Amino acid sequence: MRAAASVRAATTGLLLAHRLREQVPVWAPILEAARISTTCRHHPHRAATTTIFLSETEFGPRRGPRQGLFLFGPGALARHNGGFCAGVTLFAPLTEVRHLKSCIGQEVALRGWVRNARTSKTRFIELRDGSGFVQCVVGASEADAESYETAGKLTQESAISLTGIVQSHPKTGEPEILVKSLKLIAPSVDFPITPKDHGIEFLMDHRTLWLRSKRQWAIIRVRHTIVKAIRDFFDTDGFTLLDAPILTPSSCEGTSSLFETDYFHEGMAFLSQSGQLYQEPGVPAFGKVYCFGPTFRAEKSKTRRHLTEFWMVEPEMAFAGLEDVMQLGERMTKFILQRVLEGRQEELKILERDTAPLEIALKESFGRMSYTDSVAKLKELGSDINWGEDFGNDDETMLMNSMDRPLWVHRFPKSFKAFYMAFDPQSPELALGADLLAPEGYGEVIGGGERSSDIDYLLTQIEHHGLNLADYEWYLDVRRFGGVQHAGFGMGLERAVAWICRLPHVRETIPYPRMMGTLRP
RNA sequence: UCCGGUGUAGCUCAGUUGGUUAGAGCGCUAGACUGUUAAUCUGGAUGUCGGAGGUUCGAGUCCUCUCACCGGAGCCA
Repeated sequence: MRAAASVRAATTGLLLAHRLREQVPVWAPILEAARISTTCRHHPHRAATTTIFLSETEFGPRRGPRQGLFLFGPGALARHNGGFCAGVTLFAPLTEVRHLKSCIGQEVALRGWVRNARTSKTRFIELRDGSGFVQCVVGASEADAESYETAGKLTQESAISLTGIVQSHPKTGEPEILVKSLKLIAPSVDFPITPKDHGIEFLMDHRTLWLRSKRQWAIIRVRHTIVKAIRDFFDTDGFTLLDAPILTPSSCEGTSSLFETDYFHEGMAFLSQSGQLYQEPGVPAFGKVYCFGPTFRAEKSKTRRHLTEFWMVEPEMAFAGLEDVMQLGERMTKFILQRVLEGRQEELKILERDTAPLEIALKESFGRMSYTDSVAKLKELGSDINWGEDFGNDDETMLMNSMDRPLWVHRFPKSFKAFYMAFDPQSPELALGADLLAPEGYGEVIGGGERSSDIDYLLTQIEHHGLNLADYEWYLDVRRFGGVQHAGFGMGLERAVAWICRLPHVRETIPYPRMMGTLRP
C-alpha cells in the first residue's frame, strides 16, 4: 500500500521546504532525519532517496508521520526539477513503536533491534525500538523474497529496519506489523543474555546489555517518570533548585563514612553524603529550595536497600516545622504515585506490579505514629527493642506488616539523630524528626524534620558530636542573620523506585549501580 | 566488618558412601514443522569442575588456605 501524500500536504511540505532550504544544516541536530524512498509523479522512473525530517519537537506527536506533515530537506527531487516537485508520493513514513496504536491500517517504517525471532513458515520478530515492543509478522506471500529470507536468519539483538502495514493482532488486539520489506542494519552474534534465566552476578557483569531487557526498560522508564514528577512537583510548588556541591570539605552529618579524594593544597575532599546543610543557607535566600543529585556513602553495607552512590531529593523550606515536613512529603509521594499510575501502566504490567497498594497509598492519608508509641507497639508484637534504640530491620518490617499504606514515624530520641535536629520543646529528649516508612517491606524512604534555629544549642551539639567548629561557621550564619524556623527532608530515589516497582533489590533501580563490591561496568 | 551459603559447558543447574568415558535444559549449529509469542521436534559441536596446596592407588566429591559472588546482621536514604 502506497500512501500518497495529498496535494495539500505536499504543498505544505513544499512551502516548508523552501523556508527550510537554508536552515536545514542549522536545524538538523534537533530534527530526526530519515532517508525514505520517494517517487515523483512526473518522473516515476527516477525513484530516488531524499531526506525527510520528522520533527516531534516542532509539531508534536499528535501530528505524527501518518498525517503526512513532513519537512522536506533538499534532496533528489530538487535536483531534477530545479526546485521541489509538488507531485511527491511518499510511502512508509518512519515512526516509532509507541505511535503504532494510532496507525492501524497505515504503512509505516520502523527501525530497532530483534528481541526474539521465531522462525517458521510465517516468521515472527519481536522488535524493540526503545519506545516500545511490537511483533512483526513476516509471511512468504506478503514480504518480498529477500526480506523473507533475511527474517529467517535474524539473531537476537540484530538491528533491522522494516516497512509494513500496521494491523491488530488477531488474538491480543495489540498493534503488530505485517512486514513488506526488511533489511539488516547490523548483525549481532552470540548476544550473551538469552531469553532464559540468568544469575544476578552474570546480569550485573553485563549491565550495559541487560539494560536492553524488557524488565530493565520498564524500571528505568518508571525511574524517569519519578524523577520528572519530583522535579515538576517542586518546580510548580514554588521551590527553587539549589544544586549542592558534590565535593565537600568535611562530613555533613559526621556519621557515616565518606569517600575521599585528593584536593590540591586543601588536602582531602569528600564526596557529599547529603546536600542538606547546603540547602539551609538557601532558605533565607529563596524561601523554599531543593536539590536533587547523587550522594555517596562509603558504608560497608550489603543489603537489598543500599548503594554507595544513590540519588536523593532534599527540599528545605522557611517558616516550617515537623508538621509541614510530613505534609510536604506526603503530597510529593502522592504526586509521584499519580504520575506513575497515569503514565506507566505498560511498564508496571511488565513488572507484574499489583497496583492496588499504590492506589491505596495515593488515596488514603498516610499513617502517623510517634516513636514512643511505635516502641510500645513493637514490644506488644514481641520485639526486644527498648526506648532509646533505633529500629532494627526486623522492627521496621514488624511495624509495617499491619500497615497497608505508608507510615510516618515521628519524634525520635535525640540521641541517634543528626546534630542539627531541633528538639521538641515539650519533651527535650525528643528530636522533631520524621521518617516515612513505605509498606510492603520497603521501609524508610524519607527522613527529615525541623532544623534547630538555636545557635547555642547547635554549638553544644557540634562540640558533643566532636565536629570541627570552624567547618560549620557558615552553617551557623543561617541562624546569626535572620534565623527562622525551617525544616526539610531527604528522599532516596532508588528506594522509592524499588517500592513503586516492587523490586527485590535497589540495584535494578539505577542504570549503573555502585555498591560495596560493584564498580564495573 | 561479622554470620551463613554458593562456585561444574556461553547461561541456569544436576552430579549418590571418593571409582574408571562429567550430565541435562537453554543458547549455538544443521534440518523438520507450525499465527508463533521463553514456540515445538530430531541430529551435532561445546568443559582449566573458581584458584593454590594437601590426603589417597584414585578427588568435581574429603581437608587447609585463598578469591569471587549471593543472602542476612549492623549502619543508613
